[in-house]
Amino acid sequence: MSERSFFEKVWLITLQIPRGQVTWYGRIAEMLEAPGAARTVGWALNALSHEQARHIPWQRVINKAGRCSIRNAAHTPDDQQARLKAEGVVFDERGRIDFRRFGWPGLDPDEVRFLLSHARLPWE
DNA sequence: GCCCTGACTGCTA
DNA sequence: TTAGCAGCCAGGG
Repeated sequence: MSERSFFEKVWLITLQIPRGQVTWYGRIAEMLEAPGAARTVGWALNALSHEQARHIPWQRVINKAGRCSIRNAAHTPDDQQARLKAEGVVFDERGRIDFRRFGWPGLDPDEVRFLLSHARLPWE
């Protein structure tokens, strides 16, 4: 099968995050064997079209500090917080999420390989 | 192929 | 705890 772009890989990983759990940009980059590409992960989510964003749980990706750092014309950190709260995620008094409680463990390298070669994006 | 951009991160102060 | 800064890397022009 043809190689997917980095953006598509990011979206496929993001699709695997269970409702009520979160992960951070750098963790996704790590799973894609691209440690240090956290900014690119953020850019991939920023690149989602309005239609695509309806299928991808972008709100479950936050920064490593446990805060929402979304910067997008269509969505704000408040939107993201509201969406996560609706899924049962709790923010502390400082507006941060506790990864020990809501952090997604992520996928093993083998699982990632399988996912990238077999899974499809919702609009494909 | 070069240069710029960015929903990040780790280090230092 | 927070702020500033440099390094990071894939896409787009």
